[in-house]
Amino acid sequence: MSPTASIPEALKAWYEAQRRALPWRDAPTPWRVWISEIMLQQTRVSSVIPYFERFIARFPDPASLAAAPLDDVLSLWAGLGYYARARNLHAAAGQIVARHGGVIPDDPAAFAALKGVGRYTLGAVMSIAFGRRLPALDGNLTRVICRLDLIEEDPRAKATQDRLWRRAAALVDDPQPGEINQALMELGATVCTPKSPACLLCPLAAHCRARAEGAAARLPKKTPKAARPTQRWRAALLRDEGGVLLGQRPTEGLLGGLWEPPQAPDEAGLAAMGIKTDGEARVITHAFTHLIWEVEALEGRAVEGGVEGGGYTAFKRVAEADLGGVALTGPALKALRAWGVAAPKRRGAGRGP
DNA sequence: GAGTCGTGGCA
DNA sequence: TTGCCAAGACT
Repeated sequence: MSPTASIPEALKAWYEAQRRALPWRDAPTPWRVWISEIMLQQTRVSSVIPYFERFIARFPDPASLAAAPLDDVLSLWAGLGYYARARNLHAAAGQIVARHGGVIPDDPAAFAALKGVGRYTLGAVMSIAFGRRLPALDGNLTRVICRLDLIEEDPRAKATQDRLWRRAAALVDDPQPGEINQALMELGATVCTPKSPACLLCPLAAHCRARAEGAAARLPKKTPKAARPTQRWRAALLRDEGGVLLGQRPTEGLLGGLWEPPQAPDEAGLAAMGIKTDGEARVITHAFTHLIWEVEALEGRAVEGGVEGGGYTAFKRVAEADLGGVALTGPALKALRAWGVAAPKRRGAGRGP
């Protein structure tokens, strides 16, 4: 490819030759494209692959997902994070069945109305699955365009956002919009990377203003992050012949719908649930994006009768051998390991339930 | 517009 | 070890 090839031609030639082989690029049906786009939000490709394979195998179409209990969906999503994505996907599958006969609509307005589908996902699925010329501005395109056009302003500012979306729309005005969008994302993920962009390998180098100015590595502009507050919790392990006691967190909010050993801000909070702890505390910490948990994990027992309250929507006993099939929170897994309870690691294409 | 919402990898 | 993320959506 000539160094002065047009941007769309350079992009498509590069993508054709350099694109990674990824599961959702095999037989790219609308369903597979959609699931992959949701899973890939704020999440690395390597993390997504095993989850994608398991999810597609269990839920091959919208109807099968819509028919499943949310708890089954969450157990397949556990470990991937941002669980509202799973809740929204489950709800959207129901909408597909109810409104569109179980078929994903080749219609931007109808697709945009589905739960969890924002402007990015709309453009990505419509362009890749249906060949519609809609932009899909994600973190990769933001970075690529800021460099290409030497945009120094904060990419999160509204005026800059408008400019970036306009540029993304212009780039995708092509007979193969899906290829253009994927090429731009792939370029951002593998060449035009945040810290050390490989400009020497870039098909757009001749068009890139930031490269000409030696400014690529410092764009796009970054803004300082807020400090993360620390929350302290006291968690109790209640084991008996029935297994480990778990509580289900409220459906909405942090780690919504997932299961964990009951915890409260302090011993008084546990007592209010009918739990008394004994022995020595093991402390585990867990850093979320916006806050940090410090959890004191102790052995516990029910004071009298059953455990209740604490904001949990349900309690259940789970045999230790069955913990792999439960939608456990990350901190819960750490606590269970700290207690020496056999908790399977969720890694790679790991065993499913 | 600013906050909320996860996780595992890596410099 | 600590910080900084990585294919956003929703309120």
